Amino acid sequence: MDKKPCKSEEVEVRKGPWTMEEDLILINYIANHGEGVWNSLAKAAGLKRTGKSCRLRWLNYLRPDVRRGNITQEEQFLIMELHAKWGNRWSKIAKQLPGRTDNEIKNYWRTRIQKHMNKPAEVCYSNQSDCELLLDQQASSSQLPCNSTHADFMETSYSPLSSFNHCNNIESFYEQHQQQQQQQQMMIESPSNHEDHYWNMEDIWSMQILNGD
DNA sequence: AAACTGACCAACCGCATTTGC
DNA sequence: TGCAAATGCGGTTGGTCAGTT
Repeated sequence: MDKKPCKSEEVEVRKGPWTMEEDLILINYIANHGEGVWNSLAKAAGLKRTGKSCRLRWLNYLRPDVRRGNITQEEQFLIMELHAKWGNRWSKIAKQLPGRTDNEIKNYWRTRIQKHMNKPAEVCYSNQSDCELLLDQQASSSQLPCNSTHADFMETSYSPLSSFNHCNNIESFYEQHQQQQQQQQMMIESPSNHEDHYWNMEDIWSMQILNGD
Protein backbone atom coordinates (compact mmCIF):
# COMPACT_ATOMS: atom_id res chain seq x y z
CA MET A 1 0.00 0.00 0.00
CA ASP A 2 0.97 3.62 -0.39
CA LYS A 3 3.26 4.60 2.41
CA LYS A 4 4.79 8.01 2.96
CA PRO A 5 7.38 8.95 5.49
CA CYS A 6 6.32 11.71 7.82
CA LYS A 7 8.35 14.92 7.88
CA SER A 8 9.16 15.08 11.54
CA GLU A 9 9.42 11.42 12.38
CA GLU A 10 9.80 8.50 10.01
CA VAL A 11 6.46 6.96 10.77
CA GLU A 12 4.69 4.89 8.17
CA VAL A 13 1.23 6.14 7.34
CA ARG A 14 -1.10 3.75 5.64
CA LYS A 15 -3.50 4.99 3.01
CA GLY A 16 -6.16 3.43 0.88
CA PRO A 17 -8.87 0.93 1.77
CA TRP A 18 -9.11 -0.30 5.32
CA THR A 19 -8.50 -3.94 6.03
CA MET A 20 -10.62 -6.07 8.31
CA GLU A 21 -7.76 -6.22 10.80
CA GLU A 22 -7.59 -2.45 10.99
CA ASP A 23 -11.34 -2.22 11.42
CA LEU A 24 -11.20 -4.74 14.22
CA ILE A 25 -8.48 -2.81 15.99
CA LEU A 26 -10.37 0.44 15.69
CA ILE A 27 -13.70 -1.01 16.82
CA ASN A 28 -12.08 -2.78 19.72
CA TYR A 29 -10.18 0.27 20.82
CA ILE A 30 -13.21 2.54 20.71
CA ALA A 31 -15.28 -0.08 22.49
CA ASN A 32 -12.80 -0.03 25.34
CA HIS A 33 -11.72 3.59 25.42
CA GLY A 34 -14.37 5.57 23.61
CA GLU A 35 -14.00 7.78 20.59
CA GLY A 36 -12.33 11.16 20.29
CA VAL A 37 -8.78 12.57 20.35
CA TRP A 38 -8.27 10.80 17.09
CA ASN A 39 -4.56 11.37 16.58
CA SER A 40 -3.60 9.87 19.91
CA LEU A 41 -6.24 7.19 19.45
CA ALA A 42 -4.62 6.12 16.20
CA LYS A 43 -1.23 5.91 17.85
CA ALA A 44 -2.44 4.21 21.00
CA ALA A 45 -4.38 1.65 19.04
CA GLY A 46 -1.31 0.88 16.98
CA LEU A 47 -2.91 1.89 13.72
CA LYS A 48 -0.66 3.29 11.05
CA ARG A 49 -3.36 5.72 10.06
CA THR A 50 -3.89 9.39 10.65
CA GLY A 51 -6.41 10.48 13.22
CA LYS A 52 -8.43 11.95 10.42
CA SER A 53 -8.56 8.67 8.62
CA CYS A 54 -9.64 6.84 11.78
CA ARG A 55 -12.34 9.36 12.49
CA LEU A 56 -13.67 9.16 8.95
CA ARG A 57 -13.66 5.40 8.96
CA TRP A 58 -15.49 5.27 12.25
CA LEU A 59 -18.08 7.91 11.41
CA ASN A 60 -18.81 6.79 7.88
CA TYR A 61 -18.60 3.05 8.19
CA LEU A 62 -17.91 1.42 11.53
CA ARG A 63 -20.22 3.29 13.86
CA PRO A 64 -22.91 0.87 15.03
CA ASP A 65 -25.74 3.22 14.16
CA VAL A 66 -24.68 3.75 10.57
CA ARG A 67 -27.62 2.81 8.41
CA ARG A 68 -26.65 0.88 5.31
CA GLY A 69 -28.74 0.19 2.29
CA ASN A 70 -30.53 2.14 -0.37
CA ILE A 71 -31.75 5.63 0.20
CA THR A 72 -35.52 5.41 0.35
CA GLN A 73 -37.84 7.67 -1.56
CA GLU A 74 -38.78 9.36 1.68
CA GLU A 75 -35.13 10.00 2.44
CA GLN A 76 -34.61 11.34 -1.05
CA PHE A 77 -37.56 13.63 -0.53
CA LEU A 78 -36.07 14.87 2.69
CA ILE A 79 -32.61 15.34 1.19
CA MET A 80 -34.04 17.43 -1.60
CA GLU A 81 -36.08 19.48 0.79
CA LEU A 82 -33.14 20.15 3.07
CA HIS A 83 -30.74 20.79 0.22
CA ALA A 84 -33.14 23.38 -1.16
CA LYS A 85 -33.14 24.97 2.26
CA TRP A 86 -29.50 24.70 3.25
CA GLY A 87 -27.51 24.02 0.09
CA ASN A 88 -24.41 21.83 0.32
CA ARG A 89 -24.45 21.68 4.09
CA TRP A 90 -24.09 17.92 4.02
CA SER A 91 -23.33 17.37 7.65
CA LYS A 92 -26.30 19.49 8.65
CA ILE A 93 -28.53 17.55 6.28
CA ALA A 94 -27.11 14.27 7.54
CA LYS A 95 -28.08 15.17 11.08
CA GLN A 96 -31.70 15.13 9.98
CA LEU A 97 -31.34 11.61 8.63
CA PRO A 98 -30.23 9.44 11.53
CA GLY A 99 -27.90 6.71 10.46
CA ARG A 100 -26.94 8.40 7.22
CA THR A 101 -23.54 10.04 6.86
CA ASP A 102 -22.72 13.31 5.20
CA ASN A 103 -20.47 11.45 2.81
CA GLU A 104 -23.25 9.10 1.80
CA ILE A 105 -25.73 11.90 1.26
CA LYS A 106 -23.18 13.92 -0.66
CA ASN A 107 -22.41 10.98 -2.92
CA TYR A 108 -26.09 10.25 -3.37
CA TRP A 109 -26.84 13.82 -4.28
CA ARG A 110 -24.07 14.03 -6.84
CA THR A 111 -24.59 10.70 -8.49
CA ARG A 112 -28.37 10.47 -8.46
CA ILE A 113 -30.18 13.73 -7.88
CA GLN A 114 -27.81 16.21 -9.45
CA LYS A 115 -27.46 14.01 -12.49
CA HIS A 116 -31.22 14.11 -13.05
CA MET A 117 -31.38 17.81 -12.39
CA ASN A 118 -28.91 18.42 -15.20
CA LYS A 119 -31.24 16.85 -17.70
CA PRO A 120 -32.93 19.70 -19.59
CA ALA A 121 -36.34 18.05 -19.69
CA GLU A 122 -36.54 17.82 -15.96
CA VAL A 123 -37.33 20.52 -13.50
CA CYS A 124 -34.25 22.29 -12.32
CA TYR A 125 -35.21 24.38 -9.38
CA SER A 126 -33.57 27.70 -8.92
CA ASN A 127 -36.02 29.14 -6.48
CA GLN A 128 -38.26 27.99 -3.70
CA SER A 129 -41.44 27.55 -5.72
CA ASP A 130 -39.74 25.43 -8.36
CA CYS A 131 -38.30 23.34 -5.63
CA GLU A 132 -41.64 22.87 -4.00
CA LEU A 133 -43.11 21.81 -7.30
CA LEU A 134 -40.42 19.18 -7.69
CA LEU A 135 -40.83 18.02 -4.15
CA ASP A 136 -44.58 17.68 -4.65
CA GLN A 137 -43.91 15.51 -7.65
CA GLN A 138 -41.59 13.39 -5.60
CA ALA A 139 -43.97 13.18 -2.70
CA SER A 140 -46.93 12.21 -4.84
CA SER A 141 -45.11 9.12 -5.97
CA SER A 142 -44.03 8.18 -2.48
CA GLN A 143 -45.98 6.92 0.46
CA LEU A 144 -46.01 10.26 2.19
CA PRO A 145 -48.42 13.04 1.38
CA CYS A 146 -46.87 16.06 -0.21
CA ASN A 147 -47.36 18.14 2.88
CA SER A 148 -45.53 15.66 5.07
CA THR A 149 -43.02 17.11 7.41
CA HIS A 150 -39.70 15.78 8.43
CA ALA A 151 -41.19 14.73 11.72
CA ASP A 152 -43.92 12.78 9.92
CA PHE A 153 -41.30 10.90 8.01
CA MET A 154 -39.25 10.16 11.04
CA GLU A 155 -42.20 8.85 12.99
CA THR A 156 -43.76 6.80 10.25
CA SER A 157 -40.98 5.34 8.21
CA TYR A 158 -37.70 5.47 10.00
CA SER A 159 -36.90 2.64 12.32
CA PRO A 160 -33.34 2.82 13.55
CA LEU A 161 -31.34 -0.33 13.72
CA SER A 162 -30.68 -1.47 17.19
CA SER A 163 -27.08 -0.80 17.98
CA PHE A 164 -24.89 -3.78 18.24
CA ASN A 165 -23.33 -4.26 21.59
CA HIS A 166 -19.77 -4.17 20.40
CA CYS A 167 -18.28 -4.08 23.87
CA ASN A 168 -19.22 -7.64 24.67
CA ASN A 169 -18.40 -10.43 22.30
CA ILE A 170 -16.69 -8.86 19.38
CA GLU A 171 -14.08 -11.59 19.17
CA SER A 172 -16.70 -14.28 18.75
CA PHE A 173 -18.41 -12.15 16.18
CA TYR A 174 -15.26 -12.05 14.14
CA GLU A 175 -14.89 -15.79 14.33
CA GLN A 176 -18.41 -16.16 13.01
CA HIS A 177 -17.80 -13.47 10.47
CA GLN A 178 -14.71 -15.17 9.14
CA GLN A 179 -16.45 -18.51 9.00
CA GLN A 180 -19.29 -16.96 7.05
CA GLN A 181 -16.87 -15.38 4.65
CA GLN A 182 -15.09 -18.65 4.12
CA GLN A 183 -18.39 -20.39 3.47
CA GLN A 184 -19.47 -17.73 1.03
CA GLN A 185 -16.11 -17.93 -0.64
CA MET A 186 -16.46 -21.65 -1.11
CA MET A 187 -20.03 -21.32 -2.37
CA ILE A 188 -19.29 -18.86 -5.09
CA GLU A 189 -16.02 -20.53 -5.97
CA SER A 190 -14.51 -17.26 -6.95
CA PRO A 191 -10.75 -17.07 -6.88
CA SER A 192 -9.62 -14.71 -4.17
CA ASN A 193 -6.55 -12.84 -5.17
CA HIS A 194 -6.74 -10.26 -2.41
CA GLU A 195 -3.98 -10.43 0.08
CA ASP A 196 -5.83 -8.28 2.55
CA HIS A 197 -9.23 -8.93 4.03
CA TYR A 198 -11.67 -6.23 3.12
CA TRP A 199 -15.11 -5.66 4.50
CA ASN A 200 -18.18 -5.14 2.47
CA MET A 201 -21.58 -3.68 3.26
CA GLU A 202 -23.06 -7.05 4.11
CA ASP A 203 -20.43 -7.62 6.75
CA ILE A 204 -21.59 -4.59 8.64
CA TRP A 205 -25.21 -5.58 8.27
CA SER A 206 -24.53 -9.04 9.55
CA MET A 207 -22.60 -7.51 12.40
CA GLN A 208 -25.67 -5.61 13.45
CA ILE A 209 -27.91 -8.62 13.00
CA LEU A 210 -25.63 -10.88 14.98
CA ASN A 211 -25.62 -8.44 17.81
CA GLY A 212 -29.25 -8.57 18.55
CA ASP A 213 -31.27 -6.81 15.90
C1' DA B 1 -13.80 -12.76 -24.63
C1' DA B 2 -11.87 -8.38 -24.42
C1' DA B 3 -12.13 -3.49 -24.33
C1' DC B 4 -14.59 0.38 -23.16
C1' DT B 5 -17.72 3.32 -20.46
C1' DG B 6 -20.24 5.13 -16.80
C1' DA B 7 -22.08 4.77 -12.09
C1' DC B 8 -21.10 4.33 -7.54
C1' DC B 9 -18.73 5.03 -3.29
C1' DA B 10 -14.77 4.86 0.06
C1' DA B 11 -11.16 7.58 1.18
C1' DC B 12 -8.11 11.51 0.70
C1' DC B 13 -7.06 16.50 0.60
C1' DG B 14 -7.22 21.22 1.82
C1' DC B 15 -9.33 24.69 4.25
C1' DA B 16 -12.10 26.60 8.12
C1' DT B 17 -13.34 26.38 12.71
C1' DT B 18 -12.85 25.02 17.42
C1' DT B 19 -10.30 23.91 21.47
C1' DG B 20 -6.69 23.98 24.85
C1' DC B 21 -2.74 25.99 26.70
C1' DT C 1 -4.67 37.23 23.19
C1' DG C 2 -2.05 34.38 20.21
C1' DC C 3 -0.64 30.10 18.67
C1' DA C 4 -0.63 25.20 17.69
C1' DA C 5 -3.10 21.09 17.50
C1' DA C 6 -7.30 18.80 16.83
C1' DT C 7 -11.52 18.42 14.66
C1' DG C 8 -15.12 19.14 11.21
C1' DC C 9 -16.58 19.93 6.65
C1' DG C 10 -17.08 20.01 1.65
C1' DG C 11 -14.82 19.04 -2.70
C1' DT C 12 -12.35 15.78 -5.30
C1' DT C 13 -10.09 11.58 -6.69
C1' DG C 14 -9.37 6.88 -7.76
C1' DG C 15 -10.72 2.02 -7.58
C1' DT C 16 -14.23 -1.31 -8.53
C1' DC C 17 -17.90 -3.30 -10.84
C1' DA C 18 -21.70 -3.89 -14.02
C1' DG C 19 -23.40 -3.04 -18.42
C1' DT C 20 -22.50 -2.29 -23.27
C1' DT C 21 -20.16 -2.64 -27.62
